[in-house]
Amino acid sequence: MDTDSCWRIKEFSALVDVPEATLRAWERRYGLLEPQRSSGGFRLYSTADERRIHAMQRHMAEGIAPAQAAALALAESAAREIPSTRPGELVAALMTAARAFDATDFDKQLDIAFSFGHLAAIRDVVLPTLVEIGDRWERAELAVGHEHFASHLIERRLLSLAQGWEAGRGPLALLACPAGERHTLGLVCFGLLLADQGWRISYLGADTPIDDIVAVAAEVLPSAVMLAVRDREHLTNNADGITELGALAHTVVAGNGASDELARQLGVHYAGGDPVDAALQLAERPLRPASDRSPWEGGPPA
Amino acid sequence: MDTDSCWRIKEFSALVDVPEATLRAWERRYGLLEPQRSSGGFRLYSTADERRIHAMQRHMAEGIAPAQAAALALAESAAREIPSTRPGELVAALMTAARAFDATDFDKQLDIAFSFGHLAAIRDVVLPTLVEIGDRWERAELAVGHEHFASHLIERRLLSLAQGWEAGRGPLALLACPAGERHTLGLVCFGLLLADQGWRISYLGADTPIDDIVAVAAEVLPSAVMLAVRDREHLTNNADGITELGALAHTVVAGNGASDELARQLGVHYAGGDPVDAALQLAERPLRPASDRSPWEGGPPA
DNA sequence: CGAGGTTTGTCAAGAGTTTGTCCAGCTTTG
DNA sequence: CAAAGCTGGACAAACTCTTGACAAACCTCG
Repeated sequence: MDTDSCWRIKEFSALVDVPEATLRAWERRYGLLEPQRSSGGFRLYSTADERRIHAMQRHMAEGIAPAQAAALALAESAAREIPSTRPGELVAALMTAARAFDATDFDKQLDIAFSFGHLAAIRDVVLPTLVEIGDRWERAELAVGHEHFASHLIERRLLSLAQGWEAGRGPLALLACPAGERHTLGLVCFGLLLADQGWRISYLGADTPIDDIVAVAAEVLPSAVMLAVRDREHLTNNADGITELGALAHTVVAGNGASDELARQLGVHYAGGDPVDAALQLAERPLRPASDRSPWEGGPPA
Repeated sequence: MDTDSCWRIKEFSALVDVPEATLRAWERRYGLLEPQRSSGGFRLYSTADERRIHAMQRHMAEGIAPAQAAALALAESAAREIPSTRPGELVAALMTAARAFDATDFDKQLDIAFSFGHLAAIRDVVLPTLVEIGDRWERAELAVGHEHFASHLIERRLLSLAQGWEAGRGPLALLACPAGERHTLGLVCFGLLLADQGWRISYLGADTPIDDIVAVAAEVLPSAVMLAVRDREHLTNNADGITELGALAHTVVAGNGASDELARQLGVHYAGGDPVDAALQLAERPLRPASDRSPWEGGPPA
C-alpha cells in the first residue's frame, strides 16, 4: 500500500514547511531523505520521508543540533522496522490507538504482537487488550465506539490469520457460538491455536441455532465441537440441544458463561474461561492413530 | 452494463472540466484514457475514462504532480477489470461448496473471484451469492448452518482485504450499522470499494448505538458517514440520533431497510440498496480542492 | 576574549524536465 | 459547407536539477 512516492519538491516543501534548498541540503549532508526520482531526475518524496522530516523537526524543536537531530531521526526510522516491545507496552499502545481511533497505529501494534507468534500474541496481547477494553467500558472510561472500533480491528486481524485453517490432515474441530451468543473473538483465538497444533477448523460463528450445530456435526463428523459462551443463559437456553450434541461428538464448552458444574449437567466437557488454556488442553492430548475415527471415543484419556 | 462509450471530446471536456488539448495530452503522455474511436477516428469517451479523470483530479487536488497522479489513477483503474470467466459459474460453485461444508473449495472459488478485482468480485460474485443464500434459506432449501458457514468465509475474505483501508490521504468515511442491525457484509463491501477510490475508512461495525456513532463522527470528522441497514426498524428506532448525525456530517443510509422517502424524513441521503452503486455514487463526485474542509459542504454538486 | 575552523541555512547560474496550450494542415460529421 | 476532430510538432511558463559558494552562527582552544 505504499504507492505514495508522489510529492515533488515544491509540494513537499509546503507540506512539511521546510524550504526546498534545505530539503536538498538535508538529503545531501545527512542522507535524511531518500526520495525516488522521476525519469527526468525530479525528486519524488514519500510518506516515509515525511515521517523522517517530522522526527527531525521534533528533535530540533528540543534544541538538538541539526546533524544530531538527523542522526536521531534516521535511527528512529530504522528502529521502526525492528521493534522489540514488551506485551504490556503493546496493550497500552493498543489502548492509546483505540482511544484516538487511529486504525493504522492499532494495526501496526498488532503487527508487532503477532510477530511473536499466534500463541504469544493472543495470550499476552490480544486477550489482555480485550479484557482491558471490557474493564474500561464497565467503568465508563471508554465509549462503545472505542470498543467497536478496536474489536473490529482485532477481528479483522484474527480472521485474516484464520485463512486456511480449514485445510490439512489433522482432526477436525467444529466451532460455534450457540443461539444468542455473539462474542466470537475468543472462539476464533481458540481456533487459531488449535489450527497451529495441526487441527482442521470448521467454523459456524455467532448466534447459531443449536439444532443447526447438531445437524452440521452430524454431517461433518468432527473430532471435537467447541461452543464458546460469554453469558450463561446461552447455555441453559439451549440445554437439550447441547446434551444431544454431546452424545454425538466430543463436545466442549468454554468461556465465562460456562462452568464445570454446568457442563456436567449438560453431559459435555468444560475447558475453562480462557481460550488459550482450552486450546492447549485439547491440543496436547495425545492423538490416537489415524485409523481411529475419533481420538475421543471411549472418553478422554486420563 | 456501461457500454455507453458515447461522449465526443467537446462534450467530455465540458463534463470533466478539462480542456480538450489537455485530454489529448494526458492520453498521449500517460495513456490515462483509452477512448474508443468512431469509424472516422473521433475519440469516444466512456464512463471508465471519466472515472480515471476523476481519480486523476482527486490526486492532483492533493498536490500530487500530474505524471504521478496519472500513474495512481491508472493503477486504481487496473484493479477493476471486467472478468472474462462467467461470474454465474463461480456463484454456483460457491453454493456447491457451501452445501458440502467444503471451506477449502469455497475459499478457492473466492480466490478466483477476487482475481478479477474487488469491484467485479463483489458485484458479480459475492453479492449474488449472498442473495442466492438468502433466497434458498427462505425457501428452506438451505439450513442456517450452511448460511453461517458461507457467511463466515465471505466475511473472513472481505476483512482480510480490508487490511489497510484506513490508511492513505483521501477523504475519510465512517461506516457503521446502527443499534440492532447485525448485517455488516454489505457495509464492508461498500467500504472496500470506497477504499479503492482512495477514501480512508473508519469502521465501527454491527449494532453500534447511534449516540456512539454521533460521538465518533464528532471526533474523527469524516467527509461522509454511511449507515447500512437491512431492517427498516433499525432506522426508525434511531431516528433522532440519525437526524443529529445528518446535521454533523454528510450522512448516507443504504441497504434494503432504507428508502429515499425515509432518508428525506431523517434529513440524510439515500444511496440505494446496493453497496456497489452506493460506493461508486459517493466516490465519483469530483472533490473540491484540498483547502476545503469537506468536499460536501454546500450540498452535492449538480 | 579572539582567532580559526566547522556547521548550517540560503542563494545563484545554467542546464534540463514537465506540462498545459497552441498551430497548421488535413479529415470527418451532419 | 461549416463546425468539430485528428495528428504531430512546437513552445513557453513553471519547475527542478547540480554545483559551488557564502555569510551567519556555533564551536574549540590558546
